Amino acid sequence: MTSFTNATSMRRISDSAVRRLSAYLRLLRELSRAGRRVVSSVDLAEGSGATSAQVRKDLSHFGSFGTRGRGYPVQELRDRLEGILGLGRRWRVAVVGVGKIGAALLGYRDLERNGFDVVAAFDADPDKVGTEKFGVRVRSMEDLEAVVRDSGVEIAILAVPPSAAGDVAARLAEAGIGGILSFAGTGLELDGRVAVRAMDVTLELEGLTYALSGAGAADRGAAET
Amino acid sequence: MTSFTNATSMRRISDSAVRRLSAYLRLLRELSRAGRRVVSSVDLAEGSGATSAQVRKDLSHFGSFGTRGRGYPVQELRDRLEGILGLGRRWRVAVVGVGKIGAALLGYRDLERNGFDVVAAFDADPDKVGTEKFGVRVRSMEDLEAVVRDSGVEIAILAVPPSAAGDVAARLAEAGIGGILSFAGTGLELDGRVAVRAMDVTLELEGLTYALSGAGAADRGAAET
DNA sequence: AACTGTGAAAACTTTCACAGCC
DNA sequence: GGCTGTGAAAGTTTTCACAGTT
Repeated sequence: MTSFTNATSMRRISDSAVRRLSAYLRLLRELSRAGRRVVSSVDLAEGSGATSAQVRKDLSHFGSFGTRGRGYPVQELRDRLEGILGLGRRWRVAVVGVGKIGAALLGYRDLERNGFDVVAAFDADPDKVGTEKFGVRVRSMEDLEAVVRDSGVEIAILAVPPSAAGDVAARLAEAGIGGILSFAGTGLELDGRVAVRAMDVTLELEGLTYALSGAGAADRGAAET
Repeated sequence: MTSFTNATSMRRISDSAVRRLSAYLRLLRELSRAGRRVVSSVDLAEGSGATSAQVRKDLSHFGSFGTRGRGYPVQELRDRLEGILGLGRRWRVAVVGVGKIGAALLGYRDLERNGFDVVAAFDADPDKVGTEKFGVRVRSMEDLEAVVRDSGVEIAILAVPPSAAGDVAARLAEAGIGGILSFAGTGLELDGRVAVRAMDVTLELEGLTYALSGAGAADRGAAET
């Protein structure tokens, strides 16, 4: 049933573990800029909100990078994590839906800084089509498939209204997109060929209101890092 | 150490379970608008990306709302979930940091629609202070504590640069904020009196690049809903 | 027949604790 | 002495499967 892949312990790693790897990487880049040579699992844990055991376990899935008694070499670990996360190159991103959120992302310099090039933007509103936002021309939704294919867009940031999200996602999948980051607040039904992550401000705010009222409020008061 | 609270099975419920509750609620509101009276765990699961067993377990933590052989009453379950999530009333929110993301959120009608009133905005840039964005006056960071206290702000959306995040979060905590939704991409060290959730576009995009390269790409190709 | 509510099992994730190395 | 790498233990979440109810 399951076929074991080869050497370097290729176990399925959880979403939360991947998120932690990103957090370690962010910290490592900072340390690297600051000239730090070596870092311990305790330091990595503190700077990223994990525990030191978690850091060591997470890293051990991909090999053994550290030196006992000393710690992890900052530069090397950073490079390895970039490799693991697929950040050894730049990625071509399209923003689909140029409303409040889509527009904000077009102007968000952090994407570029982290290896993501926004190469196209789309909107259904004819008044927006043809205009330029932060140096990216807004195109018609009709051109979606063609542009995705021709420009080799690998990741789409989906910021259209919920009612349109399903259709647009299906079209992106059909056009061969690799991954979708959805702000649409709707579960997308796509086959497993497309990687999907969702972000939802309202959902997270509701997590806070839960914590602040009734059931949730009861537990809080102990919690630590 | 742990003190058992009372009756209605007050077990600690996980963040992901809370997120699912929000998703059920969203769907229930839609069904309610559409005039649907009853809904099964299978329907709820399909519309929210969970499994039917998950739906039943999640709901069973808070009591027993359904009728065997029939399903869950839409209106009633919606009201109960709103109660559980603390959405029986409106919440007072402040946006701290009016850059790309903060500004987008100020204009984001979905917050209001879902029970969150943005009652204040803050920025450190003197050029922005005093201006108005989407009907909200931008105030000086110096007024943070005073306004939070006087206007009874319960939740802060933190959208300042990472370098400032720690300080600002500490000030918000000191001013008695209840919860923080952070876009700052930095782990906030706060004691457990403040509920914290983080959102991070770059982190989620890196989750996608992981899935699309090397280690991650290996597994994908099977996955289903 | 349809569907909930729930114990028990399985799967997964986190934490512990320590041998091994520098 | 300080710190990694890792099995084993503990804890948590998900899934299964079915008795019970309409």
